[in-house]
Amino acid sequence: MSAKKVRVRFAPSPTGGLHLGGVRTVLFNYLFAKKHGGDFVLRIEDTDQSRYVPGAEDYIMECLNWCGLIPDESPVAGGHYAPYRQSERKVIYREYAERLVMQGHAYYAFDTPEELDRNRKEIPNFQYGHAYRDTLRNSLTLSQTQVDQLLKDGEPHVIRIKMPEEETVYFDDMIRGHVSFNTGESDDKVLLKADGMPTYHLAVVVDDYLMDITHAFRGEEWLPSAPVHLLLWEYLGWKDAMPQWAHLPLILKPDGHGKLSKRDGARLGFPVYAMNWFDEKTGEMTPGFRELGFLPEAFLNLLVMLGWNDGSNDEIFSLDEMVQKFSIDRVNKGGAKFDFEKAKWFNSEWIKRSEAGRLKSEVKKILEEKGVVVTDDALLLKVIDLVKERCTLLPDFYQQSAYFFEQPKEYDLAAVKPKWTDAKTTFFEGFMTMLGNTERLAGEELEQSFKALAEEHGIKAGELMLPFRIMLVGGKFGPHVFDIAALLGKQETIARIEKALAAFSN
RNA sequence: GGCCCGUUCGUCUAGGGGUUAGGACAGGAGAUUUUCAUUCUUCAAACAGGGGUUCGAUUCCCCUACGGGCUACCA
Repeated sequence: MSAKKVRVRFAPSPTGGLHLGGVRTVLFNYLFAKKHGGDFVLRIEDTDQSRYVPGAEDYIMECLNWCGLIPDESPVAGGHYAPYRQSERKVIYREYAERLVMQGHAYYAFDTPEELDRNRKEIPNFQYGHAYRDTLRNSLTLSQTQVDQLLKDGEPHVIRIKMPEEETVYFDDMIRGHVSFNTGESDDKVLLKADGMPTYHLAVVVDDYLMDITHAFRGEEWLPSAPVHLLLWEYLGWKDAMPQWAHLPLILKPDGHGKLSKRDGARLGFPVYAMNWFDEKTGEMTPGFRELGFLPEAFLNLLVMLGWNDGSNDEIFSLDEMVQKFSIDRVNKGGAKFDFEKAKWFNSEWIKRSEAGRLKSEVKKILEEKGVVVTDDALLLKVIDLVKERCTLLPDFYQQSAYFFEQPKEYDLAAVKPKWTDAKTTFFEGFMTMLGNTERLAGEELEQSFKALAEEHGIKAGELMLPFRIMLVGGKFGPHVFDIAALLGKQETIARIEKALAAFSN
């Protein structure tokens, strides 16, 4: 039992938006760290210069901020193990790569990408490994003087790990248990690229060691490269410091086969990114959960249920509750297909459970974006409470509440006109008079007097309710019509009846 | 192809040697709401197949099938 504090890390690559699987990995990292009183470290993997997208880091930080998954250490927050951006740690990796060469666990390779491509095309099952490494241009086949000369001349080269031909390596995964591999199956992975940047394999081991990472969570797609990492930990002499690993199940496409990808969102009509992502290189916009109207609470909730449960029938958890109840033993092994319908259900549940005050600024923003001006915040809170149970996504608040702040622009005339009569006009005139004499409007009492008046006029109340609703909101939607009138107030209700009457009777 | 991982209702899953195999989403029917939504009641819906082990297997073991991942100077 180590006395070392728990440190877990997540390292996204700034090559484009943050998708569902990415955020879920962050979430599990975060939950584990907080559960065990440790630190959640965020590192940036920007070693792929060809795919690096400027601005992606800010995007990642904003996503985490929106979700409330704030790292204890990051390029922004800093920490004792800085820098947290791999491109800024470039010099560190070379040293370790060369140490491996010296020890005979790695070697310089001078083959060009073109040569390797040709080999892959011409030789079936070509792998840069024990079977072919002796026939290629590397420090294993070249003499020491030749190698020194090439290095001195600045000949482009990479450093590759020398995988043992026949050796079994294994480890115990926190989710999957005992996993073992034969080292000869893997090729000699590049550790240090020609541009001097490390590959993931080298960087992840060096950084995890240097940053005292104790537990590492990543997607299942990394399982096959675990033997390379295992060997690196061993060769570098850090075996005892190796973190415990957990390989998370994948999030799958809802319909066909395979991992959920960015394309699936466009194809099936739902977001796969946390927030809108605009790629400057391609000019392409990928929609996000935030902009579609998801609450971060719901987003996190739906993510955590994709691969984890607390063993009870409960499905709604706040971030705090997740931290409390999270247990790595209850993470599933199998991949989960993403279901957008269920995702929306989580959001509607969270909207329903949220206090009006929590929703206020989001709703206000939605209304204002559509040109609805809200001056009365107290009214807005009451409106939110009245309509929130009818909203699934935040933008639904527009249709459900805009009419409280401005008169309907259009009426659903098709629903009233065919059945409209002069008697109904007379009734509403009488109703306006009645309202004028009323002190304050209250939903319940208003309904009583409305019905009583209808009876006096010899009209069934049912025939008047829909027209009344359309007068107030313009269409067939919204909560109880008398609750709407009560919130609108006497003056406004009368004004709307009057205006609508003109539209109905000509 | 090779290697690795996985497999309970359509989907997310609970369970675990003896259960009417439970819940949720979606779907069907009904009630309430003289809009729509909510809510409530209710129905339908699953242990991939074959061998073992066992008194007994959905649960443990093996094989097969299927699904997925990896097999880059990408992560």
